[in-house]
Amino acid sequence: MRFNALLSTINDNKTLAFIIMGLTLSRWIMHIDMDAFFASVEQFRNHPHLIDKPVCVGPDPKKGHGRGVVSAVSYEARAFGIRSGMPISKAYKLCPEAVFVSADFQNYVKASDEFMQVLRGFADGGRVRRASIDEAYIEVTTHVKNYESPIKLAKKIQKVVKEKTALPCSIGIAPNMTVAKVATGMNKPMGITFVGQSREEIMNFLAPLPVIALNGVGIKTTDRLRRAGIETLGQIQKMTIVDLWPIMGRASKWLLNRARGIDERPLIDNGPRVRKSISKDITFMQDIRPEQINLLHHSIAKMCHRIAKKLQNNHLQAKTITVKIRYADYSTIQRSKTINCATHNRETIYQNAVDILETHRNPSLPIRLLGVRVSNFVELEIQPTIFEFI
DNA sequence: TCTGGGGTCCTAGGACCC
DNA sequence: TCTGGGGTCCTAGGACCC
Repeated sequence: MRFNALLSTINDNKTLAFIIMGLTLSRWIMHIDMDAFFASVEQFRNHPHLIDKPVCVGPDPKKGHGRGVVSAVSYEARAFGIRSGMPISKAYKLCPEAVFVSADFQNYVKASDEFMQVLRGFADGGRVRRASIDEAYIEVTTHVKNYESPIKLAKKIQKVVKEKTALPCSIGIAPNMTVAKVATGMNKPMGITFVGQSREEIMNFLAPLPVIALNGVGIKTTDRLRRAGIETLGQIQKMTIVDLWPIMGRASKWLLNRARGIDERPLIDNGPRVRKSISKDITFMQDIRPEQINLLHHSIAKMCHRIAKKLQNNHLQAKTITVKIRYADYSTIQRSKTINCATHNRETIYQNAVDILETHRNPSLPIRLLGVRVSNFVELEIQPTIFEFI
């Protein structure tokens, strides 16, 4: 905590920030990303007979009539045109002979923990910045000195990850997190992409790429930029903040820096996973008509039961309950309520969720999906011992 | 033709308290 | 009685990610 406090003080102080920039100009950062993670766990760890077969992780395709989308696709299945995020029914039509496996998150979390542990051994100061279940950043500025080159070190990391977890990964090497992340995606699977440390090398690497290549730029921002005639990072590199302001407003400075590969964020270990919310969603086989209110309440009860169990297992209590309603036309609302006393009681969560649903639901629209989320956790109170009163 | 389920982070306005 | 500034919490929504 003291270290974080110090860092935020430094970030607020321009002079010290310049010193930090000077010190960090020649960093080496690696971004390591597992290849087709969920599908690889199924192939290389759970079911070795699936190696070399097209594997698709997602809900039951029900012979092309299932609802939901693909979570992960093995490279063999990608050859048929299947992509993650695609409706499962479409995936089935593209390749009915693919092996469809339902997701097993506990297993993926276990594989992820093992992966992060391997990275810790190669990271300066053992610091690992987890970006998601299957990717992380490490700084290797010091560690790389024991190797001929950063690429040699990356090869070693890939080898050890494969030995210890059985899983393939790709690595991007650059002086900061933003550029390393872009690099990783350029060459998969089992790829290594190296971007030099000079300003020129970084700018040239980014210039031809579409704006959406940047982490943090999604469909909305891409559309907005396209309407202004901007397609590539190179175009942004040549602009000034004054040019960009009418398009991007207060996000202009951020975008301008990232497009030029400027990112001085220090690599801080984000510690063990800390859950901030727990949620359950149900997409109905068929849309629920407004008069089928009992079905909605029954689904809420089921989700609350599972959420309460999860809270109890994790020794957590939540103060905020959120209900998500997606109507048949795909419009979605979320409404929440914060209660005075944190709870992990199924009935309390249920009563509040139903209350939110009935207060905010549009009673003339059929519902496609219903979700319940709890957040705003407090740690479970432990009964004080007699000694604490003395 | 169909579009999940798990999340995180940020912003902005209003309520409330000191 | 009026005025205000700052901080925190809550709610809602937007954007993004894997």
